[in-house]
This record gives sequence, structure tokens and C-alpha cells, in this order.
Amino acid sequence: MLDPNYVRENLEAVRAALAARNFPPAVLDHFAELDAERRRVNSEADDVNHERNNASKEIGALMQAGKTAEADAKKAEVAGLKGRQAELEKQRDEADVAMRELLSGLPNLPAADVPVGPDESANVEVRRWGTPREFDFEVKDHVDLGTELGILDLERAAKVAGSRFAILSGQGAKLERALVSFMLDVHTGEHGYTETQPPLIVNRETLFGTGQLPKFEEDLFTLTDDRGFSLIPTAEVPVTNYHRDEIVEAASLPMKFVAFTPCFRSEAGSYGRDTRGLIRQHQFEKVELVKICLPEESEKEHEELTANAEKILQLLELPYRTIVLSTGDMGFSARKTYDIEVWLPSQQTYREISSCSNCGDFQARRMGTRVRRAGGSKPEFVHTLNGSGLAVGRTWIAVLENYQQADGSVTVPEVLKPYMNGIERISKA
RNA sequence: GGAGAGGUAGCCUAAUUGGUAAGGCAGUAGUCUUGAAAACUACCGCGGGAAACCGCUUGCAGGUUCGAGUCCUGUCCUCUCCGCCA
Repeated sequence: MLDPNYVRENLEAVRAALAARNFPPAVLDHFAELDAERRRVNSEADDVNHERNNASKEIGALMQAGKTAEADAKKAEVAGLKGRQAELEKQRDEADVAMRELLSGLPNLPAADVPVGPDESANVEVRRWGTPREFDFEVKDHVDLGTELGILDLERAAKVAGSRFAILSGQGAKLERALVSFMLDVHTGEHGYTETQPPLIVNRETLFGTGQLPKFEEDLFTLTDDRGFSLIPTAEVPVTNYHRDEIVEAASLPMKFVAFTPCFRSEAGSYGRDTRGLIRQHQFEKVELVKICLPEESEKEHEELTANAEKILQLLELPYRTIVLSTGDMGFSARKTYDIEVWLPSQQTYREISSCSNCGDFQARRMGTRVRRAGGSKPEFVHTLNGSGLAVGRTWIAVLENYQQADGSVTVPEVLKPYMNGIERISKA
């Protein structure tokens, strides 16, 4: 959520920023009058409330002094205020709701150094690591490799659940587990993150906090239970909300969490896209990095978090590139996002395997997460960051495709061998 | 699922028959001190405001009342016991 004071004072700049995000700035047309009305009604309601509070105090004093007649007169006076007060409070609530609805639907403002452009064509590559391997045979994609090795079964998954689900078996399931353990060990052991296991089901307040609601309800799997539960689309949602409605101590920052969870996405509206294989699933596993930090530290923490995610690919010796998303390609809550893309031989291109975002104070304002600094100053909103470290299913794909051999087997990356009982390769059982 | 107890500020604890949130710890600043501790003074829930000051706050939402931490209704959460259970 944007700061209403900032929007009031920088209306044209906000309008331009929204346009750069392909967001119709017309919703801001009524901001000024809505804002003025809200503040007018609010102060008027305050005044009336003040009058009534004072009168009540006087009545209390009169009652204790035994002057009941004067107290009764005063009571009658206050009774006349009640109707007026109810009316003003109703107006204030309506104005608050209207303003909140307007603001809660607005995306975050892009950082100054984000490239401006209409879509992914304006994204900018910032670095590239590793060299794609040369194959002297016809490469297969992960679906053919996995199916022929007997470690991936998409047809039976479709029978059991539906499309966009998968069954991993044998060394395939083990590889997934090895990747998870490896990533968690690196992030906890070398990067200083605290491992955490959050709820996989969250309530609506939590979904509002990170920005999934109110605009992206259709992306979620929502339970029919009347408590408003949804399955998490990413661990970012529960973990970032750990300190919702809290004021934390500055000394506790930065907080760095790593969470391994399944993620559930309805993928409504993505029919026909990435229909083959594991790229886009209703259920997938992800190791997620989340940071909560001081405002002036978030840019540094963002670079570091992205580097932490890249480290996994370096250790797995998988070629990748890192790009910064343009204004037109960024997510709702982000002010700046790096995507890390891994090389997939079957597609002869780089594909997203991690998305690392600095959300600034956007989520913190929605969640009410603030920090109290030393010296008794007023609480400030924290900054929040998140990034995949990494998407496990897509890493599984990258390992199969980049480490495939002419005979259809897959050699095990050096760093994963300890997690695979020391086996050298995955062969047909 | 049944029965009971309880949610007060970062933590802990008060508040007469309803009278407008008291205190302690921690924390911050200062005095004193070579420095620290101790002691003393001030600040010490949230929002707005340059300030004076104003408004809000006892899990949440309503109701009664001139006035609700206190009375009533609903709801969320925590704990205890019983039942069931991975």
C-alpha cells in the first residue's frame, strides 16, 4: 500500500509511475477529493467527540458532588450530540473504506533505477554466469528424460489429480529431496538464514498483507471452509506476515528466514502456456528466502539475497543469467525485481528459476509491521524482501537437462552426491 | 466434540456498587562519576500536530449508558480437563 501522504504530495509522479507499470492512472482522478473529504469528516467527528467527552467528565464530577439536577441537564445536552456524532462516524467510516479500497488496489511504485518499458522486452540483463555445455548428441527435454528413466510420471498424476501435477519416483523423488536439503544447508550454514516451517494454509488478513488480496484472488486455491482459508502460493506469504501488526526492535533486524514449502497456484488464465512438463504446476516445491530489514538497508539486502540465490546455481554448476525486470513486467508488491534464469538445453534459452524482489515498505504498510529505533523516535515501517532460493522443480528440470548423457542417464552434480548416497548417476532402474 | 479458565502497552501486574487505564521491569535521555554500576530527574501504547493540544487504545465486533477494562451479545485466540486422533 502506498503512503497516502506521499500520494497527496506527489500526485503527478505517482500517476506517471502507475502508467509505467501499465496501470490506468485514472483511478487517481478522485484521490484528491476523496482525501480532502476523509480528512474533513475525520476532524469534524473528532471535534464532536471531544465535546461529548468533556461533557461526560463534567457529569461525572457533578454526580460525585451530589448535584444531580445539574448532571441531568448536562445529560440531556449530550443526548442531542449523539445523532450528529453517529452521522459523522458513518461518513468517516465510508470515507476510510473508500480510501482504503483505492489505495489497496494500487501497485507499488518502481524504484528509480528500474528500466522503464511496457513488458519483458524492456528487461535488462545485468550479468551472466557459466557457459552452456556443448552436446555432441541430440538433447532431450526433462519430460522425455524423466519418463524414460522411470522417475517422472505425468500421465498417472493427471489421473490421480489432473493436469499440471506430477509424480516423482525413485531417484527422481530422491533428487528433489537432495536439492531441498542442499539449498537449506547452504542458506542456513553459509548465508545466515534461519530455517522455518510456516503454515501452508493462511487467512485473508495474511493474504492482504503481502498483496495477494484483494486483486489476485483467482490465482489462489481457496478452501470452501468458511474461515477464508487459502493454500499458500509461496512461503513469502506466511513468513513475511510473521510480524504483522507488530512493532519490532531495531536490534532484531535484519531478520533472515529460509522456508521450504510446497506452493499452490490455480494458474487461472495461463491455459496453453508451458503445458508440457514440470515448468508450470499447480503444486510445486520452493525454498524461499525472506528478509525484514531497516529501510536504508533494503537495497544492500536485495543485492545480497539475489547473490545468495545465484550461489545455489553456481554450486550446482548450472549456467544462468540475472535480469532486472522493467516497470511493465514487475509484480504488484515489488519496487525492484531481479529474475534469475537458468539455461535449459532443450529450449536453447534461459528460463526463470528465481525472482528476487525488494518490496520496500509496501507490504509493511499493509501488514502494519514497524520498527522502533533506539532513542524513542516514532515507529517506522520496515522493508521486506523475498526471493526463491530456488524453485526446486525447475532446478530439478535444469539438473536433468544440463547433466544428461548420450545414453539417457543423468550424472549427479558434485555437490549433490552426499545427498544422493554417493551415487554418480541416475540410470534406468 | 464436551466442560472450565483466561486475553490490559515490549514483558509482568493492578483498577471500589460503572466515573474516564495505576504501578513495576526492560528501554531512552540527563545529573553524578576517570569509566561503569548504584542513586536521582525526565521520557517511556498508537495516530495527527512546529507546538499548545486533540483524538484513539484493555484480543476483535456490536449493544446498554451522559460515561464501559468493569454489565450484555457475538466472535477470534490461548490454556486446563475429558473424548477422539497422526
